[in-house]
Amino acid sequence: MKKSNLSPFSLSFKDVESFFNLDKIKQLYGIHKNLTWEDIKILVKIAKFRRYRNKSYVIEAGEKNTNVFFIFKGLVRSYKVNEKGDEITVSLYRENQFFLSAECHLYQNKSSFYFECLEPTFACFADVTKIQEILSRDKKVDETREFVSLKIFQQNYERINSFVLLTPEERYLDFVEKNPDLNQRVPNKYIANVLGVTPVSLSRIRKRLAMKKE
Amino acid sequence: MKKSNLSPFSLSFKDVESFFNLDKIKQLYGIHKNLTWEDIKILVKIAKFRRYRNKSYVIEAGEKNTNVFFIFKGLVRSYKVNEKGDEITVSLYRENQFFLSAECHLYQNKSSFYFECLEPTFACFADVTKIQEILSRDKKVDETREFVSLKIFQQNYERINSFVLLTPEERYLDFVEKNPDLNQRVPNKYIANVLGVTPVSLSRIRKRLAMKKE
DNA sequence: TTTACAAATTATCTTTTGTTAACGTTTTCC
DNA sequence: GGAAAACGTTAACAAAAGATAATTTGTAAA
Repeated sequence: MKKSNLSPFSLSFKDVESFFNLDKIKQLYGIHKNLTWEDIKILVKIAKFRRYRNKSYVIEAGEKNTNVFFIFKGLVRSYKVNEKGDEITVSLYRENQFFLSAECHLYQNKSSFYFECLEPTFACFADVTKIQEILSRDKKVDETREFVSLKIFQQNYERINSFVLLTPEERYLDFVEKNPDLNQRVPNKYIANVLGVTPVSLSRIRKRLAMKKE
Repeated sequence: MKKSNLSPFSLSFKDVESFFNLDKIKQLYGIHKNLTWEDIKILVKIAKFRRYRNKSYVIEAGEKNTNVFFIFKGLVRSYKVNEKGDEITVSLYRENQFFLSAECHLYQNKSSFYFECLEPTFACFADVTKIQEILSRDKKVDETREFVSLKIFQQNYERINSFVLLTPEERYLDFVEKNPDLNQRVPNKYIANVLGVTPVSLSRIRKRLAMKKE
């Protein structure tokens, strides 16, 4: 049984500034520009804020959702239900990360994925057309978008390489190294899916690794 | 033994127009803009053209190459040599496709991948900084770049999904369906790598599928 | 604390894959 | 044309993964 979400709400600039870690974001996305809080305000103005309960949906399959989401706090997984009825988790999104339904944005389709919170999550979002309006007028913020796009491209590129070049075991070690906290926060079965193996298989990989260590 | 390449050369607009299939490109990349041959000329002007022999390198590992390449005719594979000394092919690039060294562009690093022609290949290329100069001045062409980026993002997204959601057998069927000609043109061992399996395993997959059909 | 449910591990068995090597076929290059 | 190299297939064996079910562990609700 999935609980309903709380409603979106607006926030004062001061409120938002208090939990918006600009330095951290600039570091994460390699933003070298002299980007200030004042630059971002124009985006904050159109954003809606929302708290999501644990296990609630940000986007449901069948929905046409063209919002761009940004997570302040919490954790979201995207998953698909296959023909057998199994949920397969494809991606995890964490604090300071953006996510959106690629199907809704790239193909103007309904989403075939669910976006479900794995923790109580606090996020903001805005429709992509509204964002683009602003970006077309504000060159500085638009350049920032470039950094974010680049980072996401980079992550996708590395993930493809990991599937071709690494074994499941190596992918798991890589995941743990890069996301030591997620390894604790995320149920194992979801991590298994993300790595392209079954939960049972990941359990065995962990056992093998534990044996090796001794 | 790898042969050396022929030298890059310039071409007249008329020459280029004759083998540059703008309609095909617009269709492939979903470019809805009223893009004309005249718009592209500005890019053609700075591009260098080059014929590559079969098995020659477009980019070699250890090189710092920030060119963006576009293939008119031919086929290129990107591969990496792992610790065991095996070549692992990660991607295939064909006519009307762009490619570049992600490492050189995203990380300002040397390439750890080789880009090798699997056929006699005819391509053009230009350094990314020169391209960006032009794009910053010509809005129409810059919007076209957006379409191309989107298409590449889309392809990467689908490839990640295929690794998580599909079995190797399903990935192979998907590859054949989407690239019936490549299945003929590309040696099987490279296709196997791209799908994330060994050549021996792909051979067995093909056999299993042949058995099923009867 | 007890109960109930979900998650992780373990076990068993089957299927698939990796690895190495052999074999026949095709291609490449003198 | 003929030797050498490259390719795809097949075989044999070991290792790993998928599927299913049972068991244990952990967590949350009553």
